[in-house]
Amino acid sequence: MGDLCKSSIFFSDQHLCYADILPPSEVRARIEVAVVNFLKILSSPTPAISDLPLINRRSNNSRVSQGLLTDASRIFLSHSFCTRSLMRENTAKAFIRVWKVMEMCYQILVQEKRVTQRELFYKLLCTSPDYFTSQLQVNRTIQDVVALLMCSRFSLGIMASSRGAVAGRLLLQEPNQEVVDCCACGSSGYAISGNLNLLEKLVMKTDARYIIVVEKHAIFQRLAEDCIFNQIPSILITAKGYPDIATRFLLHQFSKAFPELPILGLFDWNPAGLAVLCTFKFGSIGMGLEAYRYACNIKWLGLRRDDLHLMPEESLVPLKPRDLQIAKSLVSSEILQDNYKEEVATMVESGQRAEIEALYFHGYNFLGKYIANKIVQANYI
DNA sequence: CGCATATTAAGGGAAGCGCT
DNA sequence: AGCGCTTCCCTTAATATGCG
Repeated sequence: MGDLCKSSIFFSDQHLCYADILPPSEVRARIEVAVVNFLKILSSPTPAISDLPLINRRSNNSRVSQGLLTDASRIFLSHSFCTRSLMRENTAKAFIRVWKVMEMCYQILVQEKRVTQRELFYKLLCTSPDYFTSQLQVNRTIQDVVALLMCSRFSLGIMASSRGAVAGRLLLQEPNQEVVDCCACGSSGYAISGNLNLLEKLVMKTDARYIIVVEKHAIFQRLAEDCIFNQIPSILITAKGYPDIATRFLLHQFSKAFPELPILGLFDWNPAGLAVLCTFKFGSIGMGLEAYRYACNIKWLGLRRDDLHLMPEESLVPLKPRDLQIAKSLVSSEILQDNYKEEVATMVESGQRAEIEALYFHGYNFLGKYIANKIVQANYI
């Protein structure tokens, strides 16, 4: 296998790995195959200690690939492996965790239920306390199972609990439900379901001309309450911080259903804000095989360094050590475009950061004017 | 061949964002 | 204030490599 690993790193992009979206019966079949293969090893005349071959999810296995239909580059993983070995004390538990989670997923699939990662954690805590002590272990093991079976997390019957919200010029219809007008959902908007199956079946109509992604819920509420979408025909969407899978998936659905609409992002002017933008744009390596599926070609509307003159000097606050750490990793990223890196460099040189709320200095209505101005000038990168 | 060093993977911790 | 979700960073352990 060693030779395979080494040689396949040099394969071209058609050999990249990805996670399949599968019906429950197919996932169950893959689990059964995995179990049978493992049992074969155990019952062979010369029982060998087994390694579980998993797709490597470290950053050194990520590849940048040009999408065919968009100019957005996306994160893929190439076909190199890491293993969970039964040989060593520490990794043996991780090995067993994989089987425990797989067993739990199988039960879920048989019952045709869906659970959240959190639910799964509590269940495993009850049934296998020797192996599961933290949510983190569960989350990582789930990604191990995804890497082993090469099917999406959702196919395993695991739902993302969602935080996201949508508002604006959008009509949504869930199967067998009334049409929902997202203009009339109030300032908190329409809550995005964590059930990706449901999101996939949504019937969507819009007369918007822009999709605006907002980092913070507070800003989203402000814009929704002011009905900004009546001035700027737009759809507002927020994930309330780092985007969860459901929000990214819905945004991805938007970009497929309405490919002519530009996706514009409104974020704080600090490294963390840009990191959130990048999670929308490229996906995250930690999500492993599923990263690419939810990427979209989002543009950076604001805040950017050209906007700093719009706010009072006292609203600029010093960068924290944490900001510098994020800045460092952003600058060293291979996929980040140069004009983004220049913004980061400006943050580091000035040692300062700014929040969107600083624009309220000119009154609550200023935010809408600011966005409208930038859009008509096509001032986004 | 034995030892010291470099590289790599896994775990734990912390941080930022928001919610309750 | 605590929690959930996400990410990133640092420490540690184990393996691979280099050198005399």
